[in-house]
Amino acid sequence: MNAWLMKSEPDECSIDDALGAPQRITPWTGVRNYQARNFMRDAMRIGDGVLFYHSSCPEPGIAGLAEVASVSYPDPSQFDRKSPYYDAQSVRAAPRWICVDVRAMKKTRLVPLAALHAHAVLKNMPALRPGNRLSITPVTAAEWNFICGKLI
DNA sequence: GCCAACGTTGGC
DNA sequence: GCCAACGTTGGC
Repeated sequence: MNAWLMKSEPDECSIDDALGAPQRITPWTGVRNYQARNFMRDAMRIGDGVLFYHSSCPEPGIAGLAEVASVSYPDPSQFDRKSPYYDAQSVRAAPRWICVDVRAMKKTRLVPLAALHAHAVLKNMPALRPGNRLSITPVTAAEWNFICGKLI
């Protein structure tokens, strides 16, 4: 099993929103970064663990656990003219952007960034690098086990 | 509101 | 193809 840290702005979709969705499934649409897209396309598998991270908010940090619930498929928002994620350059025959379904598992106590920074085991997490903007980053088994075992 | 980081765009 | 300018994310 691989594991991932996935950022979501709680104003847009919080862990509570994700847990309240039908089947607890949220289509992870709106990713418009090639590196993040390639993680979804090439490396994600159904059942992969997900650290549900709240970003751009008063208390950024890990707020819950989730899992990857589908293989990747074309992100419908790229074809929706009314969506902020609309991409006029993407054509249906060769969609540029994809998404996966994410199933929310549970809300956890909030693990703030400062708590993550406090542990040497986690110091290589890409999500902790200053200025990091990638909304999907890989989590190693050691990081996953430490966070789930000790911090949550 | 500032700043770090870095992806994207566009002139050449 | 290079690279400077610009835009965006996201913490503080």
